[in-house]
Amino acid sequence: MKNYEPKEFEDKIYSNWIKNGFFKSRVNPDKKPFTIIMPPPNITGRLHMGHALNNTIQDVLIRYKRMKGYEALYLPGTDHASIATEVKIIDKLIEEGTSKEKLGREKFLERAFQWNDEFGGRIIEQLKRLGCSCDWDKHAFTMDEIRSKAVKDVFVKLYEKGLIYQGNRIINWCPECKTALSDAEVEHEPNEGHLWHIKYPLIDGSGFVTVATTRPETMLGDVAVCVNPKDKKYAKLIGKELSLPLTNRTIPIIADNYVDKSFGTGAVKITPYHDPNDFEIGLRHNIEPVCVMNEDGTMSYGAYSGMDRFEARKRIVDALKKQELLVKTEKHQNNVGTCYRCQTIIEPMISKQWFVKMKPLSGKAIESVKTGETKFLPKRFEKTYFHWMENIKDWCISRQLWWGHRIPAYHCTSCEKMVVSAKHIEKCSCGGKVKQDEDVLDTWFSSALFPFSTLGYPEKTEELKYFYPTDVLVTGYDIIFFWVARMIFSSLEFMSEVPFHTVYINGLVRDEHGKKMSKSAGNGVDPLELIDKYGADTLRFSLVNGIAAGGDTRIQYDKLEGYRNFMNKIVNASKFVGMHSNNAEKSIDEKNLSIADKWILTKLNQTTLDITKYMDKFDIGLASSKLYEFIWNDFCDWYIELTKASLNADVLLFVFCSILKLSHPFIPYLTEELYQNLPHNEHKSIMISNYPETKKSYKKEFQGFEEVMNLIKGIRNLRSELNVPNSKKSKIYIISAKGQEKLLKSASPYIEKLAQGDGIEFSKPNGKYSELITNIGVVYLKTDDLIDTEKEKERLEKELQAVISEIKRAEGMLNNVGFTSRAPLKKIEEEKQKLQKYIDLKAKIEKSLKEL
RNA sequence: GGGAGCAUAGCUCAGUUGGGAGAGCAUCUGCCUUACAAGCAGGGGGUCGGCGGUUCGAGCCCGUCUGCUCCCACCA
Repeated sequence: MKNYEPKEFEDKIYSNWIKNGFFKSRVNPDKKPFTIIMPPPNITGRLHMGHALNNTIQDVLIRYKRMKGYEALYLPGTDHASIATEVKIIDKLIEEGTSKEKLGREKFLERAFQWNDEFGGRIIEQLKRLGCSCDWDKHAFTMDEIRSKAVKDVFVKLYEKGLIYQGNRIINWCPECKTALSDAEVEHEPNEGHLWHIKYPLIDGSGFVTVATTRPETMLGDVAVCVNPKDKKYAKLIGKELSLPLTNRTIPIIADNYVDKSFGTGAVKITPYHDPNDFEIGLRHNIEPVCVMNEDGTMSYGAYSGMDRFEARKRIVDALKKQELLVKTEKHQNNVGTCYRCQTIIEPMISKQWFVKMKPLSGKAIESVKTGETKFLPKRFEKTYFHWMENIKDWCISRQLWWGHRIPAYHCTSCEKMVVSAKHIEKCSCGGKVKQDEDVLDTWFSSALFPFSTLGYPEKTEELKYFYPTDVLVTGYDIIFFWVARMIFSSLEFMSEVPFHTVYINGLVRDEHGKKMSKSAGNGVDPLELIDKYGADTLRFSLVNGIAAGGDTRIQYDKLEGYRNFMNKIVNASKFVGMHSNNAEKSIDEKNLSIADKWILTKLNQTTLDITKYMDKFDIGLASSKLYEFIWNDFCDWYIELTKASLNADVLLFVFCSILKLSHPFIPYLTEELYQNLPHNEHKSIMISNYPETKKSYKKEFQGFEEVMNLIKGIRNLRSELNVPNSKKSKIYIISAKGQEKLLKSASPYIEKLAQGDGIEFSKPNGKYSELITNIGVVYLKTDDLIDTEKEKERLEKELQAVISEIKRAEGMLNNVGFTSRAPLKKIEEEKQKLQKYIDLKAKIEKSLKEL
C-alpha cells in the first residue's frame, strides 16, 4: 500500500473478524463483563450521521474494554417502530392503489414482517461497514418471539399490580394517524394564530359574556363558561345561564380558580371533550362533556357534521360575525401540539385507552439517579431527567394501530369480564367467547424493556445473570424521556436493579454550517458516501476526535480530509517501521537504550496513562486527541527523525505496535491491516491483543532530552531567521552549560541530524557568528561576513527584553507578600526556580552582547 | 412562563481541582531532506462577549448585562 487506500482492506478485514468470531461473547466466569446494548435503530431507517456517531462511540468503548480483558458484549438490535413503520407501509399501500383497511389486519401484518425482512437488515449491514464489533448472533428485534414474550409478561405483571388500567381520559389524538399518542409524542410548535372574542348572550336577555378562544370550532362542545371566583367583574353572573350560539343549548356560568382574571376576557369557554384543562374542570364540576369531532378531524355536530375542523373554524367565525356575536379578532401567538410522526395538529379528545400509572414507578427511578446508581454524562442532563420524572403523568400506552404488540387483554362477549393474559386465550372462564383488544402498545413500551429483554427475560438466563446490569447506555438527548427514563423505571420494577450505570449522552451531528441535520432541511449527509470517499476509520475519527459528552459535532470536509491525512501518516510511519524491522521479535534490552529511546518510551508511557485515564472516564474525545498528538508530533515528527541518526529497531517496532493498539478502538481497520503486516504481531488479530500497559519511565533522561529538543528547535529557528536554506548544512558549535556536558555529548548525533548540522564542535568558533542561548548551553552558528553585527545585536536585545519581562513577572509575584504567605509552597518554589533560570539566562545574554 | 447550554486566534473548537492562553484548518516564509507534498521546518495572529465582585492570583468561582442555541410547559 503506497498511500492510505481503505477500500483495499476494510471489507476483507471485517469478514475476517466475523469468520474468526472475534465479536462473540459468552458467559465467562474468568472475566468481568462489559455490556453495551445498542439503541435499536428503527426498521424504517437507513444509517444516518446520528447513528454513525452513536455507534462509533459504543464501538470505541467496546473495543477498548475487550482489549483490556473484559468479556465485552455489544448487543445489536432493531426496533419495529410501530407508528413510524405503519405510516410508511400505509403510504406504500396507497401507492399501490390499495389500503390498510382493504388488506385487513392479518395481511397487513404479513406486509409489515415482510418490510422488516427487507429493510430491517439494511441498517445492520451499514453498521458493519462502520466497523461495529457487535455480537450479531445476539441480535434482538423488538417484535421477535423472545421480545414479544417479555412484553406480554411485563404487561400482565403491571396489570396484576394495578399499575396498568383502562380508562376514559383525555388523550392526544392524531387525526392523520388516527391513534392516541402519549404526551411525549406530541411536539409543540409556535403558531401565528388568532384569539377570537365571542359574545355569549345571557338567557335572561340582560347582556352578554365575552369569551376568548383560539379554537372557535370547539365552541359547539362548550358545556359552561368559567370565571375566576374572585373576579368582581363576573361575581354577579356566576350561576346564571347563557345561550350557546349556533346551537340551541344553554350552558351555566361556573367559577374555578383555574381561570386567570387577566388573560383574554377573564371568561373561559369550557369544552371538556376537546381540551385537557377543560376536561379537568368538567370533572371537578361534574358536567357531562359533549363530543363534536370525529376521529378523522371532521366535525360531528349539527350543521357542521362532516366538515373538516379548519373549514368549520372559518364557517363558525363567519356565522358569528353575521349574528354580530364576534367582538374582535386579535393576532395571537400560541403553541400547537403536533404529531411527532406526521406533524399533523393533534386534537385533545376523550377516549378509552390503556394507561400506566406513573407515580408508583417514578419514585424509585428518581432515587436511583439521585443516589448515583445511574449517572448521566454530562451531569446536567440529570436535571432534565428529574424535571420530567417529577412532573410525570400517566403514560398512555394504547395505540389504534396494527403494527405492534397487540394488547394481551381479552373481553368476554358473554359475561363482559376482561381477562389479561400472557397466553393467548379463546374462551373466558364462563365459557363465553373472548375478543382480544384491538389496540397495540406504544412502541416505546417494548424498547423500555430492552436492557433485559435482549438478554432473555422473562427466562432467568445465564446471560441475563452475567451481563445485566449493562454498563453504559449511549444515546442522544432527544430520547431521554421516550426511552432512557422508561428503561430506568421498567428495569427497576422488573430486575430490581438499574439497567446501566452510566448514560453517555451524545450530541447532535450538525452540517458544515452548524445546522441540525434533518430530512426536511435536506442537509443530511450519508455516512456511507463518506466511508466510500474517506474510509470508515477517517469517518470514525472525525466523529469522535475532540468531542465531549453532550456536545454537538460538525461534519466538515476539511476536517475529514485532515483525518484522512492522519491515516496516511500512520501508513507511512508503518512503511518506515517495516523497512527497519526484520522478523526477529526481541524484547527491549535496557542496556542498549539511547537517550532518544528513553525519551520516546517515557512519552509513550505518559500517553498510555493519559489515554487510559480518559477512556475509563468515557472521555473518548480527549483520549483520541492525545493519541493524535502523540502519533504525529512525538512519534513521527521527532522519534522517527531521531532514529535516522541512531536506530534501535526494537524500540521503534515496540512503540509503533503500542501506537497501533492504542489506536485500534478508534481506527479498527487500518490498525488491523498494518498490524498484520508487521513482524511483531504476537496475536492473530490486534482486536484480541492486550491493550498497552504502562512500563518503566526514565524521568531524568526525559527531561534532559526535552531540553535538547528545545535546543534543536532554537537552532532551526535561528537558521530560519538567518535565511539559511534548509539544504545548506553548517557546523554547530556548542559550549555546554555547567553539568550538561554529558547530556549534550550523548545528544550530539541527534542535534546534528535534526538541526542540519555539518559536524558538531564543543568550542567557540572564530570569526563572525550568531548565537543561541539555552538552559543547557550556548550554540554558535558561523555566519559569513554578510551578517552585520547590528542585526545580531538587535536579535539578542530582543531576547534580553523577553527575559527581563519574565524576571519582572516572577519577581513581582515573589515580592508580593500575599503570594508568598498564601500560595502553596510548591508553587512558590516553582517560581523561585524559574526566576533563577531567567537570571542566569539574562547574565549570559548580557555577556554575549558585551562581546559583540 | 420555567429550565439548561453556549460566547476563547480569520474559521471549527479543546482547556481536568483557580497558578505563565492551546489544537486543527486557513494564512505567511523557506523546503521535492531517501516513511509521507495527503508532506517537512519556521513565523504571524487572542483585553478568553461587556461590567462588577471574591482571591496574593480568574478563561476557569460568584453576581449582572448583552447576543445566540436548545428543552420543557394546559394561559383560554
